[in-house]
Amino acid sequence: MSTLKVYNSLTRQKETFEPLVNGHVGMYVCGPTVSGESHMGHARPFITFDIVYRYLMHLGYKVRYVRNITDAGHFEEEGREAEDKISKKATIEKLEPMELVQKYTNLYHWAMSQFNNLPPSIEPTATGHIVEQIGMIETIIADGYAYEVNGSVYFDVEKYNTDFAPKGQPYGMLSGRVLEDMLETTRDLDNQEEKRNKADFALWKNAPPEHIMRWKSPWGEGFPGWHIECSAMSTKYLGDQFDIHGGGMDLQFPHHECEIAQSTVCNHKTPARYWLHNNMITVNGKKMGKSYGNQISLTQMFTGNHPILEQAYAPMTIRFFILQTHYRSTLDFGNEALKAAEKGLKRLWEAYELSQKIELTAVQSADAALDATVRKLLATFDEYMNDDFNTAKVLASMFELVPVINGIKDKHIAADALSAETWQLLQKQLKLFVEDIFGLKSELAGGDGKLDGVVQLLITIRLDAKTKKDYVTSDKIRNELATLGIQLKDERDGGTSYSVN
RNA sequence: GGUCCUGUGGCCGAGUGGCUAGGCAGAGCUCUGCAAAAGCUUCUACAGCGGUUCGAAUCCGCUCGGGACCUCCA
Repeated sequence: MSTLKVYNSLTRQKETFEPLVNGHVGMYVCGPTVSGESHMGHARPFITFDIVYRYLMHLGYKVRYVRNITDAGHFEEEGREAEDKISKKATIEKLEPMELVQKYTNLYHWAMSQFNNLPPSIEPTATGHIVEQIGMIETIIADGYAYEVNGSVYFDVEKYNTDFAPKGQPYGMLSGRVLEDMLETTRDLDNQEEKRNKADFALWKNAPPEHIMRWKSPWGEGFPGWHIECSAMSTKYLGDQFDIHGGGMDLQFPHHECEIAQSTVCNHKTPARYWLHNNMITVNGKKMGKSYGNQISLTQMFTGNHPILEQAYAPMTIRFFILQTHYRSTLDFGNEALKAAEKGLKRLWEAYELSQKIELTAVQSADAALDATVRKLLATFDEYMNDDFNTAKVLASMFELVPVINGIKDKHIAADALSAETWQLLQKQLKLFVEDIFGLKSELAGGDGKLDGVVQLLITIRLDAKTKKDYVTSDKIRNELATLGIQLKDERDGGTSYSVN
């Protein structure tokens, strides 16, 4: 079997994946900032790296998957009045950061479970690691790569670059930036005058009086800079150097670049060996993001409650939609594309369920060509996944198996066309990839069997009516069920199956 | 302005120089009491112009278009 190759942003090429410690993989993925609700764009990395996580485990690795929750920093709820922060108000009336954080963390966890994403091994919070962050900043200062100004601490990018560029670790190595170029183009920011250099970034920020989240530090009351939490927590749980660092492409610079600089100073190593970045989801060609105001939150997706949504889209539809594209390509959002995904998933899922029910018994296949084709298609699953997690190609192979499965059901294809051995391989491989690795699941809620019992009863009644050629009754049953979203299908063998939309 | 990515058929998308994914939509047929589903068949592609090559969607150059990052952002 082929070996796993991943595209490493750091080297800009596909590389064979080799973990640092045999049999173990450490993976860090940048998680959400819980000051607002997650949107479609956020769903992408979490689904992408859920697949990576699942696939690595399938390959037999023991994976420690760390995904942080950013709950510290400059906190305000989106759209909330600034006066909430004013200290004159009663405590209960004021914005309580932890309440906000709790609310959106809960929502986020709920959305992740809707998507059937496995929980990470460790989900550390920034607020829970202030001590580690301060410790790291102290080390950086002690080593001379950071300086304090008015209670804030900044990372000295130029000094870092001067010292580490000769070692082959220049600042900008991940995003392909050259420091000299950046010094001229960086725009003005708050407190820019405090920095020695425009490219310097904050490790610790002094908290102005009205700032609601604040901690004591050697430099006064303040809060950690944007990048330090990931360095502190990845080091703590994965070590000085670990295997995979993941996140959205928009984090490559400056976030991951700064992470590399901080960690390299403290640990003397480039923190992660493989940097994996997923591309963006776009709306009408524009990235879905805060800056563009074109976000569609996950609850809006699930309910269809948004002006540009023509209908609600189920979590599995969205998951499938995302899997249909390679993670490093942009994915354009649109109702037509989502509807296509919805129908495609339904077709795939129904064929998959069928495949698990049908049993074939032929000792030898009567159609050697078809048998070989099926085996070849099944083998591509692993091959394509090993090629930088190409879920799109795996799905294409699966769809090529759908006519075979349906053909056997409809008896267009003889029951002995495939050998029992091939069929069992198909059942096993489909189960493994559809459910275990792609994490797809039936949209049918509950499954307590009551609905099935009721539908089966109606099917029996309808069959009686049909036998008596009482088509008025039989069509009424079928039509009424259809309006409820239950579709009856008369099979060739005289039986009736149904599917729920 | 700097760095980088990208332009595939009605829509979404995969594509390692030759064997032209896949899904959705459209058309026809089969099956069916009628439907639906399913099956079979079918249609439409590689932004433009040059170049390299026996051969290019795939490599190179130019033009035009789109986008990302450089500021919070998945």
